[in-house]
Amino acid sequence: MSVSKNPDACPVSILMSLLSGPWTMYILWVLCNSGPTRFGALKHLVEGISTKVLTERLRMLEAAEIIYRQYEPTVPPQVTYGLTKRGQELIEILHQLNALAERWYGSQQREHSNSNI
Amino acid sequence: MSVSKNPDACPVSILMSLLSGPWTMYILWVLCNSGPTRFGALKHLVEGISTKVLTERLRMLEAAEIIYRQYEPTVPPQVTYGLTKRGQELIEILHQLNALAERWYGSQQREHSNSNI
DNA sequence: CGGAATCCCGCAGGATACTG
DNA sequence: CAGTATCCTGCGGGATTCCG
Repeated sequence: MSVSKNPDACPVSILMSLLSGPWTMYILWVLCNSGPTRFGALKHLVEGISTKVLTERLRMLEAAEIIYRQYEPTVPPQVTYGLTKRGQELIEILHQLNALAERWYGSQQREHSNSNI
Repeated sequence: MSVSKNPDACPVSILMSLLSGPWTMYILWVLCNSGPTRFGALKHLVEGISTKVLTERLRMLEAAEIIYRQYEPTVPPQVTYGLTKRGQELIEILHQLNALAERWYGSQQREHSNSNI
């Protein structure tokens, strides 16, 4: 999923194309609120997502160094995902975007009212 | 194109879903750099976009009050698009995102080096 | 448990033609 | 000039099955 198809995409477009796809923001939001989380738990928290897409998004975010992947070769194996430093930086700006969005659309309180992204 | 398919999408997801689609950010970038621009000019500046998608994006951004549409019923008609106050606010945050992106990916200078979004 | 592989399908986006 | 209308296609995402 691309934000811009132009060859001369600016850096922010690269970033946006990372965040654009379905589920991506939600995954970050969950990782932000729940802290480091294992794959299975993530799949439950991000309700309705398929393993395929979850895996794709995690790989993508990992490649972008926005999240990290910690693999423990136990049996059964344990894989934990969490926000990196970059992830934290990104989240901060997303908070600003969220503040803007709430001013525009009004901040309807929802069930999970603990600071959304 | 949706960012999150969850019913309880947070405001920032609403915003992101607006910005997510192909071309959208690029259109905003052009409007930011070129100021108010007519449809035809926009279609040339955003090279490669189809009239269908350009129209869709403009309608979407207009509905979100991020851009305005000024119609002059002359013959031939003139329609000019530009950033609204909201559009300016949004651009400011996108600049921050861009700054982040440049730090991460390095700021390769490109042909149009006048302040990207 | 944490995926990879495979198949399938809807719909977003491209191309083209036409209009007030 | 600034769009609509129509048709067509690719591919992104869902569901399912299998593996170390």
